[in-house]
Amino acid sequence: MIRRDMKETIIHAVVELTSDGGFQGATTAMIVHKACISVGSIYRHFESKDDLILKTYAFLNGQILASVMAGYPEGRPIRERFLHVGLKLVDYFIAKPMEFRFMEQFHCSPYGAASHNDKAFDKEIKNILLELIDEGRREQVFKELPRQVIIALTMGPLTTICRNHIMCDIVLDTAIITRTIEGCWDAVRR
Amino acid sequence: MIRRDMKETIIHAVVELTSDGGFQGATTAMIVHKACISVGSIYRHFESKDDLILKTYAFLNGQILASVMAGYPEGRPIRERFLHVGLKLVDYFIAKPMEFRFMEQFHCSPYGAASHNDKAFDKEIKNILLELIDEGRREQVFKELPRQVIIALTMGPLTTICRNHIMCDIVLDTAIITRTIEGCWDAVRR
Amino acid sequence: MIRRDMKETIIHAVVELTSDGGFQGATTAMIVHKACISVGSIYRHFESKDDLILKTYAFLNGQILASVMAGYPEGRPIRERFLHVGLKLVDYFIAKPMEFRFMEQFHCSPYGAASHNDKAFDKEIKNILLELIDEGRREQVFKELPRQVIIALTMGPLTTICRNHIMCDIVLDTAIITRTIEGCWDAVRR
Amino acid sequence: MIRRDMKETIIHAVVELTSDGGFQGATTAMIVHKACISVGSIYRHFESKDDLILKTYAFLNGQILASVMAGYPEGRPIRERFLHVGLKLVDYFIAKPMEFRFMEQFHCSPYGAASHNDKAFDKEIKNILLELIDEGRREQVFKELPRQVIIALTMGPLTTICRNHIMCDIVLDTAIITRTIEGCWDAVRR
DNA sequence: AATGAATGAGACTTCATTCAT
DNA sequence: AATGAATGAAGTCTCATTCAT
Repeated sequence: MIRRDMKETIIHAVVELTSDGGFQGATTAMIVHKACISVGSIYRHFESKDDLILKTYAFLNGQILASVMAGYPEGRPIRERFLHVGLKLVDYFIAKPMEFRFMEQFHCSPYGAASHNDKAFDKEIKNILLELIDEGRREQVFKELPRQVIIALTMGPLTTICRNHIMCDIVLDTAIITRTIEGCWDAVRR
Repeated sequence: MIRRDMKETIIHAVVELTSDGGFQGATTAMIVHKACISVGSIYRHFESKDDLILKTYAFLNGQILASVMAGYPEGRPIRERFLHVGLKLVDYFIAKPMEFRFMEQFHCSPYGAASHNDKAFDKEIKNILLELIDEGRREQVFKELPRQVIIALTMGPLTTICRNHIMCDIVLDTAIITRTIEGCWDAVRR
Repeated sequence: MIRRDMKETIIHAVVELTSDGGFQGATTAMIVHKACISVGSIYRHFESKDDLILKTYAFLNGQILASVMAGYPEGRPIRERFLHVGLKLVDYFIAKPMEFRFMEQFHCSPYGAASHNDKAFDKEIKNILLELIDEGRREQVFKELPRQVIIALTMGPLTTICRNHIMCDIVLDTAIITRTIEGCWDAVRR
Repeated sequence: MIRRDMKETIIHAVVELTSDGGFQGATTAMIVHKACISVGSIYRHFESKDDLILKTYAFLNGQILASVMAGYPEGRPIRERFLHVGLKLVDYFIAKPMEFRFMEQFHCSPYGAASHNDKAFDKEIKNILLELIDEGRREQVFKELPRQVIIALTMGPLTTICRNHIMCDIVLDTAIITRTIEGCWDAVRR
């Protein structure tokens, strides 16, 4: 069987299964079954299961970056760019709940801890945020807080409401999302 | 040999090992070794490994609740109570990083998803927050946002800075913590 | 707690549980629970679980012997004595289905095979049969067949109908039992 | 390495080991050792150990049926067909003592009790016997006894002499076997 | 004598990975 | 390149037995 995008098919299977049952719940047997390939084929694309999970993370990270960068209002006021990033992030996760679950599990897991200091991971998306924050602090738009704290005050609530939405604790709509991001803005602005 | 606190010894071993290696990393063999007990003893106190993880979660939850309730400024202004809860939570997690890691992994894992709708879980600590929020909204101290959003805006950043601290991305001190909680306050207050 | 007949209580528990779940199904935990004693107490009366099963077998064997010997028509014609033994055996097993199940499982199991050449086992009951048979052959009442064959032709059908009765394949009454034993008689008589 | 007959190799190992040490004695470790396969291979062919035992039983049942049906004197007098079935059964068991031990243990065990009412089990071989018996009773060759009793009077002694032979209590030869079956015939004929 | 918490060998089973086809 | 039968280390759990109380 010829498959152009076997790699992505496998990654998608991993995301779905991990979303459901965690990393343990996504066994190779289940992955190959869902991806309609043979056991051996996985090892032609990925070195090991760990590699598979790491590459899945990297793939989703790329998707998120692309999503955030699409239509990025370069040159517009900092508040607008700030809102854009938050909105795109929330949009992506709401549209792709299984991807969200995968990312959260990855971050909390030993995988996330291990790759935390790996500068290759998340580099681009973090850089965008850091540049925004540095600019905001330089121009005295933001409070004088460590950069990580500003990220926490802005990104923390957003991932939380995404989680709540996916867990069906709340139903998000554009209005609520916007007001939440504005709340985040209030948290960090002077 | 009789051990009064075998149950807690086991739980502590689980927390340590999970913190390090995730739920997969906490194998019965390692738990037994770390707790200096025999395999069979686990099953005298816990029905299964799942039960062990669930009970560990419940135990830590109790600890956190106790920590938050100690010195709770009942009757004082809402802002003060609000700051108290946030501060205690952060204090607990910074003092107990492995417990923090366990809780995060639990929440993100299928365990967390499964027990999410179990009303017995987290009940008390959630109720404290919900009462605070309802009071805040009633008295028009808070913005008119869904309760879950207010929780997100306040608790989201706090767990995020704890994670950053534990991951050594930032070094928290009382000043930073206080200012972060105040940032949270700014996010939700009118 | 003082118990006169703890030994018999234990044996009865073993019979019940083995009848249900085989030797594996009768765990020490279940036995002590059913017998309302503590784990340790078993080892005051029996050396090991094997010993317990062996002693249970010996105990039941004694019961059966007593049952067969009660009212044994010593001095009466061979046919009458023959019928007596068969009848008593069937009566005993029908009255005590769990004991029957235990005995069958014992005989088929490695326990039975191991104790098969142990002359202490079954000695008395076998001797009665052998004497009957030798007398029957001497007096040319029986066919000229090996003693074991005669036992097979007489005892085989009886245990089979007991099994059928206990398995609810058939409902035995005195008439059927008697006619079956007479069938056995026809099988061996000249 | 590909093994066509791995399933049968496993079954044979189970039969041998069970014959020796009962169902408990046939541990997975011993089975794989005897069958010269790896642990995992068992679970490619059988769902569980229970399934393995059940399938082993079914397999032997099929063998016995084939053995009994080979050269079945269809159309010949009932006595001849009757003798054929008995003889083939005894032949099979004497030739395959371990299979005999397995079957006996199975029948006596909770497995046997559980599958007793499963109509799929033993169906064919039982049907042959039942047809023979019904014909015999219809033509007034047999006594007026319940079918189960007739089966007991004929099959009971045969399994008993097989057991005796395998236990070395007796040495069967064709003459003795034939005379025993004739004894069975005497037991049931008018 | 009686108790039952503790033990640990060993049972069953899973699953990531390999490799002959 | 693709397949999937085979592998076996390692995981979870059971249960007969011990021994301090």
